[in-house]
Amino acid sequence: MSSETNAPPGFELPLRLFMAFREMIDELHAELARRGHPNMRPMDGFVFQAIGPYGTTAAELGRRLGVSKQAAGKTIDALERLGYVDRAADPRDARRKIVKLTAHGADSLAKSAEIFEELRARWVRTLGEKRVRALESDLRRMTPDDYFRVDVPGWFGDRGGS
Amino acid sequence: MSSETNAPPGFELPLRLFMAFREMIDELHAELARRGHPNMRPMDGFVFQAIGPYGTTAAELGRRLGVSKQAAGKTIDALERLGYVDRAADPRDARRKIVKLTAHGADSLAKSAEIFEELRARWVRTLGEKRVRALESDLRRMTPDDYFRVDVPGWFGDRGGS
DNA sequence: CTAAGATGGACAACGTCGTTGTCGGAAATA
DNA sequence: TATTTCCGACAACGACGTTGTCCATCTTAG
Repeated sequence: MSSETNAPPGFELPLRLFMAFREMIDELHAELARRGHPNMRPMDGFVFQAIGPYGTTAAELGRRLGVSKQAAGKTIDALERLGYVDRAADPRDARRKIVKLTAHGADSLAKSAEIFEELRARWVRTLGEKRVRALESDLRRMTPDDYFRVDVPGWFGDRGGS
Repeated sequence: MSSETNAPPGFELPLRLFMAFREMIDELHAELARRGHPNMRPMDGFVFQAIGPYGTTAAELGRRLGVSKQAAGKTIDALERLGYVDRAADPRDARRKIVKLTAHGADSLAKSAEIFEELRARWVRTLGEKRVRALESDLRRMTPDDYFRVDVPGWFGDRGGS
């Protein structure tokens, strides 16, 4: 029973998971702003990942993000105004418009990757490579294999109607 | 340099942190729904924690949550309609209205605590007590000491104006 | 004690975001 | 060829958070 003693309250784990995540994302965006990308929202990175290197359509993006195609369309509008993506007609299908990252958008993705490496390096400096690996390994065991269900938007959710 | 080889991409860590957090919160709410508390939003727990055992006022709640007092007021309206909190006049200050958890609200908090313990126990079954403790310890080192800056609402953030 | 300032709560207007509903044009299928 | 499916856009709506305003009340300075 001694292994049960002094166990932290159960809610600490999820809370710390969130705090750590949030901390990293906040630092990412602070750094991103310094390197030429202000105006990026916390989850625009997810959107860019969902767009992918070859581009997508609004409807497909909506599916990947777990939102309606209209919502995806509005997100694209906003990102287009900010210069991160652009739309081009699909020569094969007159209905579709291919949404692609612009150079600026691709740059934000590259910068994000750099910064994530730096952040991980900081964790390694504090905890050591071994524990960071253990951390990643443990989290990998506790989460779905495919780290690509990025249906984050609106996850905090509405209170529904009435 | 061999310790650098095969390191996962830097973005995996934050992503897994979020996935794990989200997974736990989703399970919490699924279970909460089964135990008499549907209609709870992912972060209502944060709000309840911010209200605390002795109650608060809307303005104070807004400060703790990092939102305007009006937004806090609307949140309270919603929670009041759902029967989780109620408002009572403060005998000492005619301006203030004390927001308190109802029995139903307190019950949701107690149930949440139970479920969090069960979820942690599940992690222990998979990873072992030792690694879960290490996980908690590492995360504690990488996050602020006070685990009570619950200014979560709207964190995913708007795209500001125009 | 009184006048000035600060604070709490409510109301209203606004903007953002995501939703559903609808529609016309284009592609896929029967 | 005719029907069905799919894409993208427009419109209306509800939820949520914001600022601005207002009055009532508490606090503080003089």
